[in-house]
Amino acid sequence: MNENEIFRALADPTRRAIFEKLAAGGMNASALREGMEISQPAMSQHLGVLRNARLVREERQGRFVNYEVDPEGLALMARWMAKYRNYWPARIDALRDLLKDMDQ
Amino acid sequence: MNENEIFRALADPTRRAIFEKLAAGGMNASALREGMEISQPAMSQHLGVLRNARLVREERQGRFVNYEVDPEGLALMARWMAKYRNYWPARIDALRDLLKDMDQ
DNA sequence: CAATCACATAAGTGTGTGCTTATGTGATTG
DNA sequence: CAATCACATAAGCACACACTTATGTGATTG
Repeated sequence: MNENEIFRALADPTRRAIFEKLAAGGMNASALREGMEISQPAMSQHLGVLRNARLVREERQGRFVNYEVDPEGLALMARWMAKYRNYWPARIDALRDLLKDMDQ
Repeated sequence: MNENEIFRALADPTRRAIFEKLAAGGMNASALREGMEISQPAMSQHLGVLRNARLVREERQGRFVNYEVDPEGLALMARWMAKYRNYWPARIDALRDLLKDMDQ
């Protein structure tokens, strides 16, 4: 039901870059900013959006907050995509049967 | 490279509804409007956005324009998702090996 | 326990987005 | 060939969104 929040979250290129960075390994918000030219509040706000979309989850560690990819968001997205598997190109056609399990 | 246009296109719930309707079978813009409470220009603009994202393609048929799902958009999306397959939940874990083919 | 650090939140601002009404365009029809 | 139909485009408007600066909050540190 929060497909909306997922797609809205990923519609921003900065947020996709953050997600991509976290996919390479969990880290805290300060580490995420390195080499990104983004203010601290902006990063915090982006992480909040990604978190609400369940694409990312946080874990307090002292005065740091460690962020990592939350598989739940990707799973919801995969479920959305699975509805249209009839239109997936032949090249990944073999996925069809396996994805049937995702429908329940 | 037009991941951006794809996610931006799908970030709007009306556009996702249009896409979903087209996934059930191609039809023209007027038929799409039926039961949707959306103006003709709005529909035309939405279809333009979906088309630029390669989620939908058109085909002139007389004075009608028939729209249908373009697999190319879904394929690009699947390719984006495949980059993060490490985080896909265990339930669809079996997809991993197959998705390796999508990396090339 | 005051200072500092890591991060969140508040409030304001410029730009993007989705809608509207009006008009344009290409094809069919009588 | 004028009228109509199916759709696209133009222009304007209200609102959402991503950013900014300023301040708040909770944990560590000397």
